[in-house]
Amino acid sequence: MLTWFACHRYPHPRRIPTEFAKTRRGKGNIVPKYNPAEIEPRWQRFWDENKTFKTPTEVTGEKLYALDMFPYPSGEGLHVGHPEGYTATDIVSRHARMMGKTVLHPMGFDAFGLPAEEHAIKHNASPREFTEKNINTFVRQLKDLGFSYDWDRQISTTDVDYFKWTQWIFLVLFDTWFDPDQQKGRPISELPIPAEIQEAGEDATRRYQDEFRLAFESHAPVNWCPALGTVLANEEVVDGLSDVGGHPVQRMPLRQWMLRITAYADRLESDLDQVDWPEGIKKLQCDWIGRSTGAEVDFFIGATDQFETWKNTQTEKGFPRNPQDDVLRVYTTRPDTLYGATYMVIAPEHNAIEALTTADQAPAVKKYCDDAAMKSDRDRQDDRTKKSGVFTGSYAINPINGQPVPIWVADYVLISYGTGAIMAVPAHDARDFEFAKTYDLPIIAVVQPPAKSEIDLERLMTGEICFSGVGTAVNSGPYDELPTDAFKTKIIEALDSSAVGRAAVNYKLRDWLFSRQRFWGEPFPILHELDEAGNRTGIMRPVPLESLPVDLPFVEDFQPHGRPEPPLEKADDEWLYPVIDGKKYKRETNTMPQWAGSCWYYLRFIDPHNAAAFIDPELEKQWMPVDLYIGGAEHAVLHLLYARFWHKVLFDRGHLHTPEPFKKLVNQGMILGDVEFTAFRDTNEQWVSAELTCENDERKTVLKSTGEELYVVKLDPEQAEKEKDGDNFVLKSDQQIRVDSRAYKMSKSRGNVVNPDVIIAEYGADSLRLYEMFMGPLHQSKPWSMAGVNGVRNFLDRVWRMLVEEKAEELALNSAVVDHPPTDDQVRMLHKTIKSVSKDIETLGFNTAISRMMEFVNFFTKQSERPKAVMAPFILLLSPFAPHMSEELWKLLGNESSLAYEPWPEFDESLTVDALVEVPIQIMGKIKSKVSIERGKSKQELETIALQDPKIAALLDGLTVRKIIAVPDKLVNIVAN
RNA sequence: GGGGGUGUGGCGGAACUGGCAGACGCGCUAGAUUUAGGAUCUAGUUCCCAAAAGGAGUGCAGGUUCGAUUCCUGUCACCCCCA
Repeated sequence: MLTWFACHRYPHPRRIPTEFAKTRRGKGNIVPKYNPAEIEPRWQRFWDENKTFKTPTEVTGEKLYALDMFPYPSGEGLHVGHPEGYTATDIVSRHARMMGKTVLHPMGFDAFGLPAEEHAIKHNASPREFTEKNINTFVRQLKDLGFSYDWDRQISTTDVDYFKWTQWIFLVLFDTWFDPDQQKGRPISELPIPAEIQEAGEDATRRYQDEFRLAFESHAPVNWCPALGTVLANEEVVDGLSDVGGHPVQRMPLRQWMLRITAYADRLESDLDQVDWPEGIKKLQCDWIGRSTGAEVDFFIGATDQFETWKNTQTEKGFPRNPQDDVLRVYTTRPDTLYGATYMVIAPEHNAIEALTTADQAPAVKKYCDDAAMKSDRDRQDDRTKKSGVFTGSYAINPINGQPVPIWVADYVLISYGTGAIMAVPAHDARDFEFAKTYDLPIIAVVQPPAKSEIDLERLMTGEICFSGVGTAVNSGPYDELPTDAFKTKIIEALDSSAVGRAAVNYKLRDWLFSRQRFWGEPFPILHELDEAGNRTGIMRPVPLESLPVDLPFVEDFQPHGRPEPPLEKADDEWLYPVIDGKKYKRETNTMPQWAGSCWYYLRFIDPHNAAAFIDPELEKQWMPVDLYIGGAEHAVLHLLYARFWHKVLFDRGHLHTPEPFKKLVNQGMILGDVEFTAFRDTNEQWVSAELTCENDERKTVLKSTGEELYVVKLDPEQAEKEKDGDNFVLKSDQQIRVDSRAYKMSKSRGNVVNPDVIIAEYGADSLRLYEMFMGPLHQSKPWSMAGVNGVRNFLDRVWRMLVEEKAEELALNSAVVDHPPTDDQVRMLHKTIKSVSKDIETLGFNTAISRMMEFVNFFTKQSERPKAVMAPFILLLSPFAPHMSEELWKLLGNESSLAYEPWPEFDESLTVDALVEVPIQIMGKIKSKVSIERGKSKQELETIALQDPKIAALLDGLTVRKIIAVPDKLVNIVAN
């Protein structure tokens, strides 16, 4: 992108005297100004040394567990987005302590992950050292913000003492099977073993058990990139090439660890009722789980003349648990469209493919499947790519009407969803329709849209269009005229009784691919038994608890070696091949994904130093669940779903007492960069109005009409103004030229990242905290504004001057601060402020809480007498928001100790109301007059007062009063004509 | 394409269950004070009309209501997530 940067004018940084103590003791008129650079580190040291925020060992009274989503300690350090949520939980925590609650407010680090490993590869350095350095930076930055964390509980997922228990939980998953009858995870030893397996011996029994474990091995296709020497996530592959570097990516099956999260799909969905989360997040999780109901149906693929025999046998024997070789089993959510199934499609990975492919089709099918192997699931499902496929040469028989239908292979069907095969109903499914049109396959409409629908019935019936909604059945034999829902029920009954199908539930949720071919992750605590020749016997042995943790071994280097084997294969033999009881084993060399550590960290915070267990059950009962969990919406699905899954398994196995981990969840909004004004110029340096521009495929700004590339000019805000009649911004110098105005996501490349360290240095941590809370509602995304930071700093300066004598040479109370009792007005102001601020903290409405305190200060700076009895409670109200300044002023008011546990001020409702109210009087809904009257007048009194008002009386002259609406203390509306 | 969210002054945003639209902050204007202002204080600041009087006004178009930023229907724009 071609960019011209115009000069930007931001408010100048404040001059802050760096040596406060000296300057104020000096001669002359130097005054004790508010100086956060001196105050803040001093109080941070005080809290640290006195362990002010140490979590009490016993919960007395009500508890509060306020948790932040712990950060990944990147090399970039803290971003201004981090302190937004952290300040919110800190305010809630500080407020709760003052309310007498016992508070747990911890912080830690999610420190495994790719960047540290990439750094290690690049510099041939230790990922651990790099990670620890970053953590130290984060801790320093977090302490600079004055958060009231209990730092004695700091944990990192990379701590050996921490991941010991991550490994232990993995072994719990490994030791658990899901009992569908009880809908519950149970010990593998309680899994019923069928008699024939038992008879086959111990090994057979173990293999049988292995099939049911929640943690199990599987050969799953992964995205392997030889050039990068790594396996990539689906998100990292675009059009068959790696997102980074553009190298080819292959799909290949590798032995992987999987977690059977699908077993918990129903509970993960239904238990969302129990939690206080934003509806949007709940829906996102529901959609991700993607529960659908429908039917599984067997299509016969044997010889046509055997169809009747097969059907009869099937009816006799019942629907087989697993599909037999002579059928193709499909899953459909619309069994009511069975009569419209005109062909079938199997995924290129389907295991029946060889049996179904005829000799003359074999080359085409083979080529097609090989090509498909190069594509990601994501690309295969992309609506923009044209559907492709190839005929196998075989036919299946539709069990409902005995019609033969051709079987095709197409990559728009995924092996991982349903049974990996579908019955295609082109008249009623958009993808099937597109495919049928491409390959000229028959289209039969079997659902008639409702009468009021806009669908052209004739075109639907002739196969020109597709309709995927519900309606009434046509062309469906005995089921004609049934509405879709009733048809579904009936046909499932029919399929069931003839045992060619059955009702089935399916999920979009896949089992969780839990292993990575990476170094910087938790090793699996699993040993693979080897035979004499050094080959795996298939028997696995969990590393016993007393041998945990399995620490990461030393490896020589982290360079990729071009083979899809994990880096841990490079460990020395002593680590790799342990011998136990004379048997040789090989350690599992995959590592766990980054999600693992974040799945349970909230539990460890409760008992972070426990060496004997992952958590003390008594403490768990005291503290769980997390009362308030704040973090970014980017974790709406994966982290929150994975953590809930682990929690439920631990709950089922009796280690926890709550079925859900996070009672209340709040997503903070994104903080965007400062608003930018952008204008465009063509190559002749002529301005181009914004509505004539667009972005092309390469994300360059071009002229819409010709595609000519344009210069993008960042404007000084002074150069733009709002259009006279309209909603657009235009150039001041040329009103015809529209310019863009918007805030962008902060990014290095855009250069609009705000560093919290810089804000703290120039304005102070209290200002940063206050500004982030004052910007707007917590959950909303909002643009940063340097001027806004300056604004809240002005407020803190005013608070300071309200209490501090600036004319003095020493730090001293303002002479206006007196011991007199407050006036009625002053008391009312205080009680109103206490009420609003208290309520706003409870509803997390921090922006309005701050504006209330601003009103308080505006009021009292005008008062020549500011009674201590009013000032002291105000400082307490301010303290959760601006703790450093509050402590300083609290001390100045003559208090010896920290205010962190001072009782939160209480208000008296009767003292919050004014004696007089101003009541507007409307005629026909328009305000015509206002009267100031005593509170609590009745409707009748209000009516009389309104009609006697001289302005109103004049306006009503000549009109007939039809009706009067009087709302006590609110308004009077007169309907007249 | 599907889902979610948001539209209120020059800007960020207030407005409880329908009841004075624009709290609070920024910015801007004028004045005071100051060696100075990027400090402080005072006053003003939704728009239209020179001002008063008055009128319009919460993306747009309708509806319900004595009364709608708030409830209903339709519609447009932008943002986020998924595909």
